[in-house]
Amino acid sequence: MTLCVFLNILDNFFMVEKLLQHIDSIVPITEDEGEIIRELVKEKEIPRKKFLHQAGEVASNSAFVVEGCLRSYTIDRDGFEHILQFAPENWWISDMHSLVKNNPSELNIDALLDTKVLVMSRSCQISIFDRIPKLERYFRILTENALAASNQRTINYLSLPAKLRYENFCDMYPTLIHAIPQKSIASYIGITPEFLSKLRAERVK
Amino acid sequence: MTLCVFLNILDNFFMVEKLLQHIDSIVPITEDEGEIIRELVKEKEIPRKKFLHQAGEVASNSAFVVEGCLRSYTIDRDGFEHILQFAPENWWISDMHSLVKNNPSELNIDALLDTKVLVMSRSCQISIFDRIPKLERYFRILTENALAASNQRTINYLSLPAKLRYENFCDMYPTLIHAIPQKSIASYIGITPEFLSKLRAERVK
DNA sequence: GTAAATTCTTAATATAGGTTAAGAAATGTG
DNA sequence: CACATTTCTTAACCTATATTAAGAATTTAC
Repeated sequence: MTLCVFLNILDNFFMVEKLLQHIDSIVPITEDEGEIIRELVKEKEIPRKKFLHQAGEVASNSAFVVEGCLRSYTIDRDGFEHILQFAPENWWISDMHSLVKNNPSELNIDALLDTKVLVMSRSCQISIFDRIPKLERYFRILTENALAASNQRTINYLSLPAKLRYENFCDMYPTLIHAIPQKSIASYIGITPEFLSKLRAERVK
Repeated sequence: MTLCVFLNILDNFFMVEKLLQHIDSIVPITEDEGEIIRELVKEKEIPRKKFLHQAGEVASNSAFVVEGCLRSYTIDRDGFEHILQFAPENWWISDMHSLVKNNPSELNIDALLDTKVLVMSRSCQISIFDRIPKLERYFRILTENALAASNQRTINYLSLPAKLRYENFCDMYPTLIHAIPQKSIASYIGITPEFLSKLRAERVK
């Protein structure tokens, strides 16, 4: 076994370990359960700008980000991108709509930075719930949190002007502000990059 | 036992029955499980314009609408209402954010029509999951659906102009269009009632 | 390290949607 | 039924944000 192969195995070990820690922080799990979960996921690397998933395909996986950052977005009829979600370290990302309804996705998921993920197929996920009910609880809780956050975003959208939505974003994702292009932030909060630029210029004054 | 009391019991029986049918349509349940679930919920009537929940309180319940229609909404600093959710028959409604984070709610929930609901406390809900894992599955699935719908709404908001968001709403909630005031639809799709009026006038031409 | 590509800024102009106001229609209530 | 309240419509005017365009700054790729 070369050193390189060994380091790879070591690396994969740490990847899964990070997921197990995340699960354990929400629903404490035993060694044995951890062993089973290990078998459920597959490591994957996504270089910057490469896709994990493309619009048109039916989504069949969820991904847990171990390192880097993914994003999901649609492209509208005029060719403009609209970002639905960022997934930094320790977040799950998927196209829930396509996953649940089993119809072709309108979302692309790609990497904003070189990224390492653990991929879990929907069928594996569903089938494990009977064996490890804790995992169903884990995902139930994550989904509740995601829904709460999504609702909050909707309310912000309905009730706040662009400037406050931007300030909100800064409070919420402080690590992202300098890690991703500003045009991505603009897309997420629903304005043009030019207008964001204007808001930021005003703010300095 | 007077006839009136008897009819009330009969009515309550049908209320819970409707919930059991809904659960059964998603995760088939046995008679015994149905019996347990019966004990978990409390019937409540909410006359039109009365509140089920008010901003400021910490949310501790979810409600299943048996008849009528509820809505959740915030009031912004300028006093404008923004509707987050409608809950017609067979829908659950709650303030997921407050329920999950246990902090005071920014949402009001009130009745658009005279409404009958079944109320389930969060603590009951959580505690039953160990006894009836099917119920955790039921709520996991509902929450996934709600998240998918909420994501779709966000995408619509980011990528569609008001006119298309209105048409979308018409397709999605055909029963609501004539059941609730237009200003409520305007609030849900994020425009003023005056502007909705303008869109509708254009459409006729 | 340098050329090419992408992102960011600024500014002039345009527009979707908001605001205000007032009357018409519908609905609720005694 | 009649009066009060709420909702809906129309129209004139206003503003937050979009669009277009062009140059500056930064990042990427060889």
